[in-house]
Amino acid sequence: MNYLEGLNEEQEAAVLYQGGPLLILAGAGSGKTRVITTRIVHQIESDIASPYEILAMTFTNKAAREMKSRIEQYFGGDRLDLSITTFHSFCARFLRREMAYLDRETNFAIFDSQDQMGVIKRLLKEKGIVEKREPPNRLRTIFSNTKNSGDVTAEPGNEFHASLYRAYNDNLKRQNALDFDDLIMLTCHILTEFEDCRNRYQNRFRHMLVDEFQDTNKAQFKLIQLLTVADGDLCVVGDEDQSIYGWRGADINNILDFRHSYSGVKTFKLERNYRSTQPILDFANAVIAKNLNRHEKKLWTEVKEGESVQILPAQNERDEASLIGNVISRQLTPPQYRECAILFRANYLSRSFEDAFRRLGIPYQLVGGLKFYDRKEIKDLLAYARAVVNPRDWTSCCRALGVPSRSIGARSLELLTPYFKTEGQSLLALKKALADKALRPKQLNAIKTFVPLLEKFSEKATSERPSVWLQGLIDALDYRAYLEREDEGSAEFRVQNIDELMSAMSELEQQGVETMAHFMDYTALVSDQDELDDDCDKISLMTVHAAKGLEFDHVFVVGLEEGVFPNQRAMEDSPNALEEERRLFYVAATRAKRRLVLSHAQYRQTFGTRARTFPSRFVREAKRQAIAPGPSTDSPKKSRIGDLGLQLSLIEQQLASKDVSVEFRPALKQPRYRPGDSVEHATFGAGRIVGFLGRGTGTKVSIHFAGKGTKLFYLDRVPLKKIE
DNA sequence: CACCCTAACATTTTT
DNA sequence: TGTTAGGGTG
Repeated sequence: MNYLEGLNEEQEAAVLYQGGPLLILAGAGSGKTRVITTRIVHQIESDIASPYEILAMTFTNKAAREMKSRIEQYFGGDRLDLSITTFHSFCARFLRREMAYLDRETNFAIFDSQDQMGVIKRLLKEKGIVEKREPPNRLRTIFSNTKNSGDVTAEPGNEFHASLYRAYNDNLKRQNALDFDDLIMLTCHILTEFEDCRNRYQNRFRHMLVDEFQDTNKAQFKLIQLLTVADGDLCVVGDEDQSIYGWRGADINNILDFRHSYSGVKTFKLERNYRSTQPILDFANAVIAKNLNRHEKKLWTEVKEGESVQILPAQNERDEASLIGNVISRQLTPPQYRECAILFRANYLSRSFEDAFRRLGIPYQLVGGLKFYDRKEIKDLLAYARAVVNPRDWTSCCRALGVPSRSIGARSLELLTPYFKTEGQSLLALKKALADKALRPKQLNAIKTFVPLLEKFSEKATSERPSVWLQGLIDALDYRAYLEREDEGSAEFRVQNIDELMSAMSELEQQGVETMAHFMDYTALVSDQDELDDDCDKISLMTVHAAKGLEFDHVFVVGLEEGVFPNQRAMEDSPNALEEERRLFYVAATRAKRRLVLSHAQYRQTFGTRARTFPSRFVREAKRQAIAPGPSTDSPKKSRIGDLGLQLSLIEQQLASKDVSVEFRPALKQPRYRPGDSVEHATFGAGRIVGFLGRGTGTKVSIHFAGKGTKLFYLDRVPLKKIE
């Protein structure tokens, strides 16, 4: 039983418990992964379960991979027949086997959000609906929520939306495509309707574990229930304080009410933290204690000593970035960069840091943002792959048709689409259109060469390894030359990306991915974290969402301003949003192992206009807790340098104090107005101040007038009156 | 149909 | 400020 060594009392109890459903409330950094993997090891070692009977669900491939390899390592490195996988991968694999139950083909395509948007936009156009009235993105969210509800028959409440929803689903079905939410929903559907199928899976997976349970939505919880027999072995692990995916349908009540969903649920709390110092935990505990919707929990550690949480005010976003950049480059030497992260609420906040780090020569990696498989060149090539794997994927066929450009534009596609609707398959449609001479000669000629190309690669797709297939395609299209022609500047980078795609393919081939069809699932279901390269020594820049589950010695949470973090839009959406924003901040804070710095800028440029900002309520709370009093205005010189405990050389002190003096330079000529103020303009009437542009005498003020748009005025000349 | 220019829009988070 | 969608022209 040496695998139990080093576990604390609660961890060990959770690992060994075998009396039915159990809920492990695992605080941040409490050794959650270790408990899950040890529990699995224990079940295998003591013959409670064979690997074949175990199913563990996670949200990212990275987490799944990590758990699996830890377990296999314990057993000497042999590969085990263990199902540790993400919800979406599990369902994709399930449907590839079982789709026949629904009388549908198993070679379906998986549509990502871009594909979904394309379908929705085309739908709106067909119906003559203006996008302004029904924003495609909003429809996508509505459709997604509907599918995540856990009820297969559910439709959007609004009848008009419901009709669009039906049309959307018909369209996907015609293309033999599923969106992300379909994967979960249809799996639930089959398991609900077909008892024999359900029994097969329930008999096989007698031991189930769910990681990050607080992030499950209703449909995912239903899936869990369908896979588990009533008194079966189900272990869910999570932390409601880290539930940050409510906007994506995750239902925090799944974890809060879990004890009522099954009878005889045993609960374990893991509160001992192995990651951070006590000062950081004190702060985090105080932050999250303000939330009401939670189980009481308090993290503690034996590492009582540590730096207190620091607050770093900056003049503007440029300052914020270069100050932090300076701190980092002074204090950290290269092998430590990987132990450092910049966390922000939204992706756009990364820009100033990228600029500053590039200027200072600090290596960094941006996690998330534009995903690898979302890049144009990758998508172009994969469009061919998708069109070939699924002969009914018209969307991808159209995309492939346009790359490299074959003089077939929107108008031609419009003429071709009816053919697809009657023929049902892309290639058949193109052939019929050829026979009918449905287009002008130039376009027909293009199609005449495209059809055999696609046919050839369709054949090769089943016989060749993915990397060989792709290389053949690149050669046949003379794709590199095409990239050169398109845009010389970006060609080199794009070719690099293609090489990267090739090597990703080879790597997966090593792991047993033999066909293009198989490879496609992988490309559709990668997450941001999967792309994090933790082998190289770079500072990580990422959103707080992307940082969940990770840890760093040094964490800088930046952009802590009202409206940014907590995010204004989120708070307008729902009354519970502030609690979620707070949880998000809690997640950010608990990523730090040794040092936590909170920064905010007093002016921030958004949409090209600079605006006065106000420190986030999270920062104000931190100050009130007197964890780290900020620099007082009357002693600017001492200020942040002392706070940050930096050991700076004289030159750097001067450099830094220059930054400091920036902060305390006399207030700008921008007296009584603030963004958000209601004002009365002599000619335009009532308006609201959006922000300020420039500084000094040339400062302009941007004012929004309802119905008349936003206008710019010189601040020192504008005839303005404040409305209280 | 392809190219270029302008205007409008955007910044929440993403499997 | 940066990107992108759509309109107009060649």
